Amino acid sequence: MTKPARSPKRRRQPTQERARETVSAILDAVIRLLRRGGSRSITTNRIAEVAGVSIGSVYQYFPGKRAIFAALHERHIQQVDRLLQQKMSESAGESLEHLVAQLMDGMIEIHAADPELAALLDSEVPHRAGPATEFSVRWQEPLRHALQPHAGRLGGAARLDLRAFVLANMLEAFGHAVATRLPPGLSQRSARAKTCRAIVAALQS
Amino acid sequence: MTKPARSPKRRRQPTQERARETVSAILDAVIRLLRRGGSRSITTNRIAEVAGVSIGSVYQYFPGKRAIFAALHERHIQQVDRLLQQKMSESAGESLEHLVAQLMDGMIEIHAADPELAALLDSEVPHRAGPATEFSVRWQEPLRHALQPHAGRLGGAARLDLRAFVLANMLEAFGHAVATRLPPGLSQRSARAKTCRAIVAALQS
DNA sequence: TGAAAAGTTGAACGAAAACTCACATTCTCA
DNA sequence: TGAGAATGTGAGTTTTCGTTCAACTTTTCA
Repeated sequence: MTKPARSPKRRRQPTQERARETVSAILDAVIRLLRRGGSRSITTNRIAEVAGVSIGSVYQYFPGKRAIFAALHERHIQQVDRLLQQKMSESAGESLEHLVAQLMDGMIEIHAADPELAALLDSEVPHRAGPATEFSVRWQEPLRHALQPHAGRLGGAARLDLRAFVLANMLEAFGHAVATRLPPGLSQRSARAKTCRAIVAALQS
Repeated sequence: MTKPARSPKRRRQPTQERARETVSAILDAVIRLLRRGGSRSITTNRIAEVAGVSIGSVYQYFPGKRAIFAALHERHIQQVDRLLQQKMSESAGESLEHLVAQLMDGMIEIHAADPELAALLDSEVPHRAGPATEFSVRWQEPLRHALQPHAGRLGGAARLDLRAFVLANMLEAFGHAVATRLPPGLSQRSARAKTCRAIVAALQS
């Protein structure tokens, strides 16, 4: 049951509006299932059921289960990138602190929306070749670029690549942690403030 | 095939030495399968085969597949905790830098040993109630305690809980990143050094 | 307007995988 | 040393789940 269709069968491309709605209902259903029962309860038939669509329609647009996850992955990446790009542009010309705060807010927002999503997609979607899909790798270069204007405030040797590495991983870790792993006794407010300061300090180290 | 025995059937408790060897051969087999083919190739029959044990023996000690992962999870947590405890005690009385470096080395070592392990266990093992199993939550308190002696060097208000939160999450993120997500052009050596400095700076912020 | 194209349906198939069980082997200890 | 307990075996059963397909409905457009 697991080994899926190896055949790269062409599937229908949705052209009518209702078809596009079907496709997005399918992707949304995966998210809803994720929120409910965790990745264990996700089967193609269940996806169809939750999407309010027949199983046949699922296979009309996706050649197999992995393809559904892959499509969701892609959609998620696009949403994340769009949001962060916006946050970054909003803090163009502003201070380093402002940039970091904006990015952190974006990351918290993303992780709060679908806590398990990133983890599931990473584990279910085959690590394909091509452009890196992991956040901290994908954003390495854009972040390095965003740090450029603040190079003066960063330590002498600068090494922006190392600092982008630090920034990318701290954003990912703290975004997730502040949104979903806050230990008892810590408020999100104070954790957010603290992590922003920590990131700036780390960047300047 | 997925929904496993819901019944909380009692399974045999290994009392003889060979039985304990069987159990640990089973857990080791899961790791070996993980290193080889990725989580996709892990089936109970394959686990038995790789463990050099019959499938019957597997079900002698585990009520189902999840239970195998859960047991591996537990064993992994114990190994991780033992290693870090050792690193921590080795840097008792030493500087904050020394402590952070030791902990980072531990984390890198852990993630380098089985890059996929943590991800697999997180996605396969049901998030049970009871004591937290996630590293950054589990180590919050021990790390707060370890920071105590260095409170003087940390910012005035101290707030050791916030700093422990920062430390725990940076260790986890950077441990993973340095061991497995190093972007091209960065050496592990320089990344390690940089992240250690970043952590110290973040703690002092 | 009507026929072809696009979209939808869901029972049923088949293969993969979880799990059982009756029997064989090894160990323990009185 | 031998009987019962513990352990091990693996062919076979059962369940699950991905996937197909032939029939049906809706939309498009000439």
